[in-house]
Amino acid sequence: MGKCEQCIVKQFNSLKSLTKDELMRISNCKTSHIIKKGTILFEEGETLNGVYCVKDGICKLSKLSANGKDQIVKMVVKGQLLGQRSLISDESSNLQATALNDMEVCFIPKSEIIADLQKNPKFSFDVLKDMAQDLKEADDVIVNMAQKSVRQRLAETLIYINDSFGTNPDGTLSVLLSREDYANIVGTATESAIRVLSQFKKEGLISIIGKQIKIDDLSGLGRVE
Amino acid sequence: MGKCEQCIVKQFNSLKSLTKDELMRISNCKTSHIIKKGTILFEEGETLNGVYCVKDGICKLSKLSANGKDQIVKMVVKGQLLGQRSLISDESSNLQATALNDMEVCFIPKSEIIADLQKNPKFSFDVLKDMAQDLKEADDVIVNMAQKSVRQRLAETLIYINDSFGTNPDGTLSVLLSREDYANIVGTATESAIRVLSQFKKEGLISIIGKQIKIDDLSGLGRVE
DNA sequence: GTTATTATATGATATTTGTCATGTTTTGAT
DNA sequence: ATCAAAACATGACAAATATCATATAATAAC
Repeated sequence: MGKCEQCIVKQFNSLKSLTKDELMRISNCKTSHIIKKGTILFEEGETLNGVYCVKDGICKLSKLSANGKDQIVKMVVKGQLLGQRSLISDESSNLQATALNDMEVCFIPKSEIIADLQKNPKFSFDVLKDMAQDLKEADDVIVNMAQKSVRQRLAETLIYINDSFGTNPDGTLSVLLSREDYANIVGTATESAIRVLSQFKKEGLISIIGKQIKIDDLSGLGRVE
Repeated sequence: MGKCEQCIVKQFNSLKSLTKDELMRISNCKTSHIIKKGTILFEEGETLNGVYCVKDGICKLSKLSANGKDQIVKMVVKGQLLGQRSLISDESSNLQATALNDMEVCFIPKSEIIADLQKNPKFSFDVLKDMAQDLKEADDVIVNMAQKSVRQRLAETLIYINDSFGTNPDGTLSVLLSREDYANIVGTATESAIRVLSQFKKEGLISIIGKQIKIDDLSGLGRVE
C-alpha cells in the first residue's frame, strides 16, 4: 500500500501541513479503497468514523429534499478531503456522498485526524482555511440559486464542470453526468434541464453526443441570461 | 470599557476557549462600538482588519447579485462572531454586513485573533466547529432555495425568526424586517413577498400590524406547501 | 440477440413567479 | 403640521418553470 509521506495527492489538501512523523502514523492506519461508479460512500445521517482522501475520481455530495429530490450541494475531486465537516462537529453526516466515476480513496480513522487537529495548529489552521473556502463557495451557490434563472445556472454548471474537471480528447466534458444529475445541481425538474440543454444545442452553444456534452461556445455560455 | 474576561457574551462563541491571559490581552486592544440600525459594518470586497463580537443586536449578511438584488445569506445575533471567515482566508469580505437594529459590538484586531488561532488549539478547534456548523446551515439553505417554493421559504423564514429571535410582549416578531428584507432572504421579488404575506394573513396564519408581523398559527405555517 | 428497464426528449398545459403600473399608507424631514 | 419620499399593497399581465403525457433512444438483464 502507498505511503502518505510520498503521496502527491496530499499536496492539494490540508494533510500537507502534517509532519513526516504524523503522516507515517496515518499511513499505518489508513486503508485504501476502490469505489465503483454509483457507489454510495456514505449516506445522510450516517456516522462517519473518519475522513476520505480522494486519490482519484469524483463524487457528488447531495441532500435529500422533502419533495423527494436529491439536491447536489457540492462536488469533490481528486486531492480533496471528504467528511471533515461531520467529523469536526461530531455529528452524523448531513450529506450523502456518491461516486460519479470510479474512485480511489484512502480512509483515515477519526481518532488520527482529531489527534492531529488538536496537536498541530498548522494543520488545524489549514483545515480551517479549507472550510472557510467551502463556506464562501456555499454563499455563492445560495445567491445563484436565489437570484439566477435555470438557464443561467445550467450554463454556469457546464462552465464549472468544464473548467474544474476538463474535457476528453474529443472535446466532450470528462465528467459524465446524467440529465437528472444536472437537474439536481441546478435545482430544477429533470425535464427542464433536458429542455434547456436542447435549447443550448439549438443556439450552437453545445453539442450533444448521446449522453456526452461538448461545449462549443464557452464565452457564449458565459453570456447566457 | 468592559473586560472580555468578565463578558458573558463570549460564552456563546469560541472566545470562551481562550485562557484568562489571552482574554485580558484581547480586552486591552479591543474597541467597543455602538452601531445604529441601518449602518453598514463592512461591505463586500472590503478588507477586514479584525472580527466583531456581537454584544447586542442583530445584523444581516448579504451579497449583491448580478441582477441588482442583495441576497441575505445569514443573520448574525448577539453572542456570535462576525468576519471570521474573511480573516481566516486572508481575503476581502465576500459579504456585506448591515445592522438590522441598534447594535453593540466589540472589534478585535486581526493580529490578536490570528495569534490565538495559531497558539491555542482549543480555540482554533472551536472556531472550526463554528464554521462547520455554518457550513451545514448553508447546505440546508441551498437545498431550500433549490427545492422549495417561495411560499414555503417565506413560511420557514417567519418560523426561523420567531424561534431564533423571539417576539415582543404583544406577540409581534421582535426583529422588524422590511418586506424587501423578507424578499431578499427568500430570494424573490419584493412584490411576491408582500403578496405571500397577504395570503398568509387571509389564511389566518399571521396578523399584519403596520410593518409588524405576528404569527397566529405557528404549526400552520410549518404545514405550508 | 431479444426484451425489459431506464434515460432522454418533446409537446401540451398548469402553476408559480416576475414585472409593470398604480394607488395607498407610513415615515422622516422641515 | 405639512409635504416629500419611501415602503407597502394589489391588479393585470408576461415569463419562467413544473407537471403530465407520451415517444424514442440507450442500456442492462436474461
